[in-house]
Amino acid sequence: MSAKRSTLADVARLAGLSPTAASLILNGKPDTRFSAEAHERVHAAAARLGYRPNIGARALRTDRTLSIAFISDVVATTRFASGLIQGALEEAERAGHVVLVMETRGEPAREAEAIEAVLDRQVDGIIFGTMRARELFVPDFPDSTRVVMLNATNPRYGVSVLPDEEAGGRAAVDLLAAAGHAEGIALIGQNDEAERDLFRSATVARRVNGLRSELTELGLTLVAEESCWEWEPHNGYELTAELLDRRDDIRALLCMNDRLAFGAYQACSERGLAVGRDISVVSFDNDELASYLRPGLTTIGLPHVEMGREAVKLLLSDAAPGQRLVPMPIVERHSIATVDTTSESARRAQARLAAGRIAG
Amino acid sequence: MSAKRSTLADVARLAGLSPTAASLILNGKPDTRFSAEAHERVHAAAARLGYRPNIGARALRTDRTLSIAFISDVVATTRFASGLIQGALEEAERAGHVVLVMETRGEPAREAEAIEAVLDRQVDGIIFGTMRARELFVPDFPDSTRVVMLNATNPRYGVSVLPDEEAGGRAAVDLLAAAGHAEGIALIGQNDEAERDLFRSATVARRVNGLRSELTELGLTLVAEESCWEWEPHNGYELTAELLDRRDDIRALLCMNDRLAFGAYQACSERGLAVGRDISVVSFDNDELASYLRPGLTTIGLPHVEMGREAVKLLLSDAAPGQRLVPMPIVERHSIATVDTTSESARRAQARLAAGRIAG
DNA sequence: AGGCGGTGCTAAATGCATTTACCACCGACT
DNA sequence: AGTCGGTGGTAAATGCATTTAGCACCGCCT
Repeated sequence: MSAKRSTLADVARLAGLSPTAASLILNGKPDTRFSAEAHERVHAAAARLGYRPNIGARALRTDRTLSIAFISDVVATTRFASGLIQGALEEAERAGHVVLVMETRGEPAREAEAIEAVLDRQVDGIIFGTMRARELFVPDFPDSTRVVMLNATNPRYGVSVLPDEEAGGRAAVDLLAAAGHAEGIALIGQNDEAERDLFRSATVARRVNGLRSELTELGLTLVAEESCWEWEPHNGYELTAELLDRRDDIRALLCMNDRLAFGAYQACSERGLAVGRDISVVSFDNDELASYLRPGLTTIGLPHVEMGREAVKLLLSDAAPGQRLVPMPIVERHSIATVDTTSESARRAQARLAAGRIAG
Repeated sequence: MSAKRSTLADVARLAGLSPTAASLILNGKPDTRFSAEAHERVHAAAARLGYRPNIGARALRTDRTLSIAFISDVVATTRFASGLIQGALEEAERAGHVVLVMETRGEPAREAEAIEAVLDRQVDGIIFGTMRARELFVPDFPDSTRVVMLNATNPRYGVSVLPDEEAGGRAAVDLLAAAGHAEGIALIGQNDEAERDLFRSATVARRVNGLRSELTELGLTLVAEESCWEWEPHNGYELTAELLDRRDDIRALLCMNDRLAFGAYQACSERGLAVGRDISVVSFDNDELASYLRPGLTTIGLPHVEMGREAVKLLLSDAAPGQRLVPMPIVERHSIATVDTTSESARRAQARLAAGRIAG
């Protein structure tokens, strides 16, 4: 607990040189002609005093704070957001940056405040980790502040990072088809009409697109589509219960997320259907939940951490506008029953999966 | 996207006064004698230019950055940590502070780096949200930097925020007892010997203490104690399965956390035992999971968000050393079967619960 | 006329690091 | 003797807001 930090002036004094010399030497400026002895003296003095530059003071001249802001509508509420933060933190640390985390709960007023607050602190860049692809109120913005959208797009800011939902949707179908499922496949959770302007739509639409295209290309069809507004376990339970009670030809469930799948498991189990044997389930997210289920749930993961990392990389590298699509990992567990791996569509799906894995 | 922010000098110029006047007036300094007109002109100028002070520059003189650091070993990994962060964020915002989040993964080297990094940025205070009550390596620390420990204690720093585990443990027992459970109560997950120096022990020991004291005071006993190292669903499943297969007098399960309880549910359901009717389950954490289960799991919540808030409050209020124990909420759902609410011990437990609720 | 106490405001220093614009000195060359 | 091109540095300005010390002026009193 020392009383105070030493300053550059202290270092210079101890080294018997000017602050200019100390600064130039410590920052390793090229094209500067100081004697080898001067270098030594300055470094020794800095080491002895445990000198560390005051980043705020430096920023005053350099306009670089080595800090970035992560502004999202939710942070702790969803596992999703915190994965994004984790990735961002990792990558930022690697680059010697520090991350200012802000939560807006999606309220425009708080959004504006958050932006002001981080701008007041001269952050080098801002990551907007919103879950909704919505237009943000944007106050006067210094041109030098870089922005990247995470899991969202905004016409105003070119750089965005998104999960590769299209490929993910295809992979889910391939997984089922590769195990031989060709009939009795139902979709749980999706409703194209209702989704029109839901917050999920931005990326989920691509998921559904991928999913449908892949089904079509493999010559398969959905025998049922059960939709609901929310995607919580009880919705999955109700939808699946109702579906299974209504018809007896259901062999595979494509759930829009793991929480729905959880509910589906409960409904199956109540009806004496063993997941992974009598019926298959595949879903999206790779929520922690997926590994808790018995049998383990096969799911297409949302690559949170990787996305967070990518966002920081793009932010700090001054990337050209465009969308960075992060591959969604296929997480195989034991919820898919093997029906027939030799059929035509099964073979084609297997090939597609293999190709996708190499590409990813 | 304006080119640049305006400075205090700009405001002063526009108002036709000196920067001194502008500063004094904008900061509402008392005992300063400027004309009403001067006040007006300065405020008008500031508003017109959208002036916002540069916090870094201000900090140079005031030594207050209006930023605090939240350093924890894990952030996204556990729901726990992110709840803490959420609370901290809320409270910090209220106080006009911004939060620098750092993750150390418990590695001492990263810890030291994180501390240096935030000290370089002159944070006003640091919250250590470690999950382990371990001694930290501490570099030279400016005396003015406040520190509070969150969910941990450290002899070096007096202020810490912890969940009131003792009371929580008692409440869990009361819940069971109040429903009439007097026999066949088993503890799932705890092993006093094995826990000796586990990271959980810091607070969990109090939980177990509370639990045992309450049992004793109500004249109840545990018929079994199944312990395990990890507290994941599969552990709960295995422990419970083995227990239920071994004996048929088990009527209530006290699980050390919700994930264990989840596993216990699976084991019960496999054996045809309906939770909330044939057997009762109560646990700790109030994980998201608890609400997903069928029937909903009654649990003693870990007050993450509240703890995070509390930590920031203490940090910014320059609190006296001491431990702040945050009450653990009782979250009643439907996993406790009613056996007999009129017995002596049930009545006493009911009274204790009621008293606790009023106190909390 | 000289002094005194307000009133209303400003100049300049300060915190810390960076950076631009020099300066002093030496040896060599003409 | 004067000049030129290094060599090895330094003084001072700068970025922005805060803060200390003090200035100019007015009316009033003696």
